[in-house]
Amino acid sequence: MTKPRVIYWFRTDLRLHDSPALQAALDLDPAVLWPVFTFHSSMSITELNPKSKLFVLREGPQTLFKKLFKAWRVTHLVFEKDTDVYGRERDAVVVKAAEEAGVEVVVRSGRTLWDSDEVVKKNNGKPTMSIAQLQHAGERVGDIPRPIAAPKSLPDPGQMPVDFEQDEPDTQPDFNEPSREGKDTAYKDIAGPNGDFATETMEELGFPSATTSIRGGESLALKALGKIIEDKKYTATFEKPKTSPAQFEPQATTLLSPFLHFGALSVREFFWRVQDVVTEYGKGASSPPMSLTGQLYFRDMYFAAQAALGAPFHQTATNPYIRFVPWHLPSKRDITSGMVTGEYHVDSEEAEIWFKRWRNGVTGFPWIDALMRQLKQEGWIHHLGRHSVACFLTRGGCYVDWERGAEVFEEWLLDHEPACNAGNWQWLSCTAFFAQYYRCYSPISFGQKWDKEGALVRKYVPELKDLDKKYIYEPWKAPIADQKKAGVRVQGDGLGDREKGTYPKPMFDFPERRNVCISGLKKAYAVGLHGNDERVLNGTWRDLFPSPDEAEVMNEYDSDGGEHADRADQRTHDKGAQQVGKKRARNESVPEAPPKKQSKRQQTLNFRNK
DNA sequence: TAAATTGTTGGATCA
DNA sequence: GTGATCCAACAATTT
Repeated sequence: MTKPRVIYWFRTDLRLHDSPALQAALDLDPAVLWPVFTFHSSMSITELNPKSKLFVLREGPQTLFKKLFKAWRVTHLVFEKDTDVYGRERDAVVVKAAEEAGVEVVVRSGRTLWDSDEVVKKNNGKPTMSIAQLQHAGERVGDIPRPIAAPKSLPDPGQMPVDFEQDEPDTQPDFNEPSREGKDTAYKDIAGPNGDFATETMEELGFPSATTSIRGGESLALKALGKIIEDKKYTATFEKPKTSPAQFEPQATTLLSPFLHFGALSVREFFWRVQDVVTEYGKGASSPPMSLTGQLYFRDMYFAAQAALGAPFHQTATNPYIRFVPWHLPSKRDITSGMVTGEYHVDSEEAEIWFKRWRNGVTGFPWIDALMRQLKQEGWIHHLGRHSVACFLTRGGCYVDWERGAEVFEEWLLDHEPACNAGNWQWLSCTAFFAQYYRCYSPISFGQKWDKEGALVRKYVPELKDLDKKYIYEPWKAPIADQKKAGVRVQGDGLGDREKGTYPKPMFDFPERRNVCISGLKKAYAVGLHGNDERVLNGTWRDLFPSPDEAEVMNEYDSDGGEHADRADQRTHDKGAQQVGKKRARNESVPEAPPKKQSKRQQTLNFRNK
């Protein structure tokens, strides 16, 4: 009886601690084990076996594995379950190839507290739309597994011939093109330019160096977690709504979300390390959903909602659980499938300008601009900061479709999880999960509440750094004398080449916009359509919003199909820098990381340099 | 069953 | 500075 020859495929579990799938691979007692990654990363595997390391193969898994199975005489493929929409599609292709090659596939769940598919089953097949539902379903699934110890050793890898044709991935459309300084040369050879299965460098990918200060990898994750756990009071009494979105260096929250995203830190390990502190702390500890473990419940809730709904979870059209609101800049859709295409209609030039100014951090509202610039530079902002800017773009200011905002977050957030991103945008836009649309974040008061001095604004909006705190959230109110004293003039619309020493005027009157939005939401709630409604899909929803001259929510919209289709096409926004998102997520051959995500690569490289 | 309560994180005003 | 109250009011869950 020959021993198994196993490929261990790293995916969203870039760690050795608490990896049920890696444990399953080792339980096979393999003769050889290849730790492979079909993208880019690195790990401290060599510490366990000097002959081994993370082997990065530069080809899409859909085409690569069927060739590897044969060339390496593989008997088993082991990996961690991925319930993302793209992940499921990709894995189905790989599993089919394995079946055809007679390779046994072993899959283990480890990305969430509970297996999301099991949660859905216990929630009667429905998406978990509240924390209570998630908690009840989770209890019925069973106890959250305790973490598994990291392996003490690893088998040798086998021979790794790559003497087969490389299938060049399809790199068009290249959504990262606007961010590249050079050409993407990462795909020249399967084993890399030196044949050593090395991680791609930034230069190979054609990207400039990263701007974020965040670094990653498993050892840094465990170190950061250890430090948090040490502070028992912080850990046990943590209440998310009481942490400040204006605090930076250090941030008020744990900053562990990027590690969770890459799987460098196990969510179960996080949970139990915290839970043990909470149990020990006893009376006075906080509890879910506000507590630290409660934050992990939200993550599981969104993952299980996505597991139940699939692709429609990421859009309004066809989604029965999302309220229809006639937002500006709605997504274009494929007429037959109803799926969004990644482009959108520009129904309002004004809204398009607002969206651009929001994205670029030049709205003229310093609190919003500081957060958007921090997001772009660091790839991370505090959860309540995300609330502020998301509310502002959608139901509390611009009345722009939440799908536009979600695309920007997808591009810039280091900790971006498709499920959490879509779910939180639905929450903030009051289209699902949350409905109190009259609770609206003010771009002035909310910042003031947390940061009277305006330190976050001064850091990320340096034009205003010397402005008196009296005007720091409302610079347009500063008398000319005060502006002069601070070396800034409030003028312009923030677009194009901004004159040095200026900061833009606010792009609208916020109280006025707030009222427009709230009445728009009120109307949309009264109409009561959901994303799967036929009238939403065929455009006759317009008949239910009857007064075209009443408010902007009554503006004429174009959606695909119907008599407006031609005009809709004419007005469609050109596919440009903003059009990141759905398509990229579906195509692993397109490098996953735009510039802000470059740190993803650096963080893993840091592993060995610790 | 209908009514009351609760829901991770609002703002303005006033005591 | 902090807490209570109102604002105008949704939806799920509990009682």
